[in-house]
Amino acid sequence: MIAIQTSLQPTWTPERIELLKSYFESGLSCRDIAVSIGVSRNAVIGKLSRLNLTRTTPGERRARRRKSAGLTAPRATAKQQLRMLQAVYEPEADDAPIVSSNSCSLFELNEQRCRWPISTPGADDFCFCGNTPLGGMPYCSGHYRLAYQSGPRQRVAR
DNA sequence: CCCTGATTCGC
DNA sequence: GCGAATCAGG
Repeated sequence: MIAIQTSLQPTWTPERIELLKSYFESGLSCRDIAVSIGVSRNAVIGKLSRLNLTRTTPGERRARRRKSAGLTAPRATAKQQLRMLQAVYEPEADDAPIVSSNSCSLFELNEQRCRWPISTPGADDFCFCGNTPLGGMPYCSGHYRLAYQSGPRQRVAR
């Protein structure tokens, strides 16, 4: 019916934008959000900027950068290794059923809760998976696969 | 040196 | 509008 878009995947679907917002509000870093959704870090940051969802106020940014000193994400060596694993992870077609019997609200989220959003953000029954996540990961093993599938457009060359 | 965030710029 | 390139700062 009516002019369907020629694009197979319009990059930013409403679902992705909602996910983006959820992750952003959950306190995940742009890189985490990027790898979770399956797009590049710049794509996430660019979209956030366009949505006016950046953490810095538009008036404070002035000419490129001046951010609050000492508010950068604490980078640990363990995290570096984890990133390598995430970046190199090859998503496979896996239809493992994921049971979220321990779903929780946004406010109940902590490091021991899978942060996979259930239902639509803003909905009355909106909640998170709540399962025990993998070490250092925001998701449980089941949602890990979902979160990290797709996204072959990583770095090409520099 | 490496990382993250934000702006700039070409498509 | 999108995202890579680039810049700025820690």
